[in-house]
Amino acid sequence: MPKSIYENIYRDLKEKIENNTFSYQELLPSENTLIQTYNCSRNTLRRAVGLLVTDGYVQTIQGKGVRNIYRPAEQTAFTIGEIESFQESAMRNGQKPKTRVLLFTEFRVDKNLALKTGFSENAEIYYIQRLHYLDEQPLILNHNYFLKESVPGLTKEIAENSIYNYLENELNMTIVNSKRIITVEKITEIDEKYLKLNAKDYNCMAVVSSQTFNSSGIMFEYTQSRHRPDYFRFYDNAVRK
Amino acid sequence: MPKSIYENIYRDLKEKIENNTFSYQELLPSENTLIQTYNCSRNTLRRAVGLLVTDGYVQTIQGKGVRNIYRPAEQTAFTIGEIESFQESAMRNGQKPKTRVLLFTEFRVDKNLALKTGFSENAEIYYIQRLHYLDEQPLILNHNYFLKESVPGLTKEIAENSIYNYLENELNMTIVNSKRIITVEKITEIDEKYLKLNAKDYNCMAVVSSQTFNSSGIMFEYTQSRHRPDYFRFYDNAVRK
DNA sequence: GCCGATTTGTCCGTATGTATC
DNA sequence: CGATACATACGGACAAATCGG
Repeated sequence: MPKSIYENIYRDLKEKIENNTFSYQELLPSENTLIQTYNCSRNTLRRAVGLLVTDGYVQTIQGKGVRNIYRPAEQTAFTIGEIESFQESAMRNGQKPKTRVLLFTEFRVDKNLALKTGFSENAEIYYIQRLHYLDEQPLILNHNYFLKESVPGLTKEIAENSIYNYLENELNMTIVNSKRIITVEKITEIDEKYLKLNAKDYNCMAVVSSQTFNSSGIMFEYTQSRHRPDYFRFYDNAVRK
Repeated sequence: MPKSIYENIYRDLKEKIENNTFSYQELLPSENTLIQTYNCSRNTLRRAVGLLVTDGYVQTIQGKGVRNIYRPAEQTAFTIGEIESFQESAMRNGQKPKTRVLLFTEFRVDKNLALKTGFSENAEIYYIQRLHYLDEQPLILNHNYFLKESVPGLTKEIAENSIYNYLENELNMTIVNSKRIITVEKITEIDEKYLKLNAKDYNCMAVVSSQTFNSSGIMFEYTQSRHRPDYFRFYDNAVRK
């Protein structure tokens, strides 16, 4: 399944870096060398390398080369800087995921919710509360709001498995990007109850609020993910322009 | 000061989007049109648009066009997905920043610290504790570790102003990228004291741990930023590949 | 300190593929 | 089906930074 050339090269280099083919701080082969090994154009190779830069795997230095700055330790990453469903990230880390639907309902967006979520007033939505377990432990309490128009036929059964799987494979929707805000908020009684938290222990938690867009440019989902504070980790790499 | 063509186009389009020249969900002029207005090549224009995509400003849709998905509200953003010093971000938001140095010392990295920070053992470092105020309110307690070899001549006076200013303008260092991890941790007595927090109110806080690299590929800084939970916001945009 | 070789950065033009309408 | 729009890929030219002689 060759996707695109630059993506194949990107994956190959990424794997080589993770496999320690190049040691930390070592320079990768030069562009010209890599162009020959992959038998591609300069632009294509540079594109692949550019992806590695944004991943924080390598650093390019003009006049010198491309330096490997990858360090494992991110191996236990749970929430990383990509759009990834709970199922996907759990699988990737070889953990047993489980999802419990606490509430499945639908209604219209009122003024307050419109302000909070970014949906337009009166839009019809599904509202779902779900509890996500990893290895039998409840870690995340999700409040999902899905635009009914974009996600027709959503059921409780689907919500118990993977909604994203339904969106991508059944509805043929393409998820493109997701704007997120991370904040720290006080825990509520609901959090305390379902995530088995004790306010004496932790009285606040990590909250990730996100707006997700599909390839039609429609914001079809607003989600508030409430994370157990002791299991929350968010990885990021910032590149200065 | 024209930097590069693609960057100028990027800034211009970004400003136009922020100025509401294009309304939400509207398609921007097509690539070909923009190529003519900016009188540049296709590659160059696409590069500028690509930056807007990673910023979450626009979305490209094959066969259709480039859609504006920018919404203000991020205007009060404090911590955003870029490398930006405390001073810079404060200025950008028109707030009065102040920095108080609580501790300025130097020592060698021991085994534990090496594990935590990623510095090599026995490396000589500066360790600085700083309290950052915004409009007279203490918001962030920073624990900075700087590699002495890369940051010679650091003083308490510099730390009271802007260390980054010193690095870039005096030492001519170029900061390239920064790997960050966001977690939620319990507050300590020190946090409580300096950030004027009350454990009955909030007993945990947002912690951003970061490793920062310069253009020589050297990790010259490790910083743990401890944020008042009620003022912490981290913005991010994730693009699916 | 200069020069030349190497390496990455920017930019251009063109051709072809693919999705939308 | 054709026109339009973005996506991928190639090749070439010159600039800028690094490094060794």
